[in-house]
Amino acid sequence: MDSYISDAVIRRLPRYRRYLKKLSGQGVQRISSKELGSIMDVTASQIRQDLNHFGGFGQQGYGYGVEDLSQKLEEIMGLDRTYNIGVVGCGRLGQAIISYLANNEPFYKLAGLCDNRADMVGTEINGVKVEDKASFKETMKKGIDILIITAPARIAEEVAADIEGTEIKGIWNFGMTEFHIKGVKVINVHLSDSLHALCYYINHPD
Amino acid sequence: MDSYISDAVIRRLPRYRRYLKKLSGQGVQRISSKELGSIMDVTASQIRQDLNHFGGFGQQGYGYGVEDLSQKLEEIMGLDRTYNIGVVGCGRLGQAIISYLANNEPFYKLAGLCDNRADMVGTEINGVKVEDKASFKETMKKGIDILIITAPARIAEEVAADIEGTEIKGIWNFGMTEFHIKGVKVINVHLSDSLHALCYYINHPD
DNA sequence: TAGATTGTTAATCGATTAACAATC
DNA sequence: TAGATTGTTAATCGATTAACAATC
Repeated sequence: MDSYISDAVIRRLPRYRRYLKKLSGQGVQRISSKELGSIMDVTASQIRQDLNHFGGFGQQGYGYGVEDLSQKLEEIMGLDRTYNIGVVGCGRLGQAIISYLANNEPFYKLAGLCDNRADMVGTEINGVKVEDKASFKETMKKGIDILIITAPARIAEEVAADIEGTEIKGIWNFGMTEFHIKGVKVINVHLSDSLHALCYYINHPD
Repeated sequence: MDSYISDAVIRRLPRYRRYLKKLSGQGVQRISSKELGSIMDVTASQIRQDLNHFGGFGQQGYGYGVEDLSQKLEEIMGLDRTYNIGVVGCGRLGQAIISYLANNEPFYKLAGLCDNRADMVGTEINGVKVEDKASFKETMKKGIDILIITAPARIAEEVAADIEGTEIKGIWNFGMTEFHIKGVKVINVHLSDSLHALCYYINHPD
């Protein structure tokens, strides 16, 4: 609907959907922006403003259909399609993410695994063989949509160098290096950043 | 220095420190806000503005001392002290975080582990025994500063119910439930939210 | 119909950027 | 000293909130 939508709005969509799914699971069928706002601790105005970037999903005098809105948000984010996912780095974090996806995200398909450690190469995780860098670079050309990176900087950078020209459209990056690759959206997670922000708040209470 | 500092500023501090540490490791001794801004892809103005909330760390005509500024940021965030850390949920994600901390963060001390699964209770991780809920609630009273939560909602909520009255000052929360506990700062990570935002961007390129 | 609540415009607020005097 | 770059104030920009007419 709108042509430009700010990152702040996009980042709130998953949270809206998360709450709506929970409400739906609790059997709630309709909700007003006011109610949802008080549950989520945001203003009703912001919810309506955010949603109306994408269309009018509510009904005056009624509110929003919980299940319907949840589904609309999934369509908007593209959670109603399938993604081929490759994972670079199959240590504990990589495996934690793989098992999280397997248990919680119906929209993905594990399409390739990479880890350069000798004792990892050749093993299977969730039915997919772990490949070394060289071999994985070939797999990467065969229709992977999203690359999840948890490997150490050196390996991550080497793999990233071969991304251009593949069909990879997004990187979910847990590593230290921040990538910039043309035509590829990168989301940097940097777990420790949020821990450090927490430390700040602990030392500066108010 | 300033009394109120916005969350946006706080969230940028770890990233500044991360880049400064890297530069310091590369042997860079001084840097101007202009140079740092171009490396980090932010404006020089923002860097100076952000830092001056906490004090004047630079020198006109010279710039900032890389090592010095890095250390100042660590002091501001409180990374120069020690935190007793408890981990609720010792599955793959919990273990990934524990080993990340052990290898990267000198400022923490593992002070308690909780997991309610029979095959986990009693085992040791990094020299600390895993306790069940009931036992961990006692440990929680003995000076834990930060609680890291990766456990399923039910267990997380039960443990969280007993936080008030302990010395816990912060929660680094990877679970689905968003906690609000008086006097405790909670940082909700919600990994999947950032993956879902990535999905959005993949489906709406520009 | 009357009441409720949306979609949307207008007002406010806060954060970012620009500018420049201070000063190393 | 002259040049560079900070610290800080002022201007701009964008995001959030408030208000209200539209409408279910």
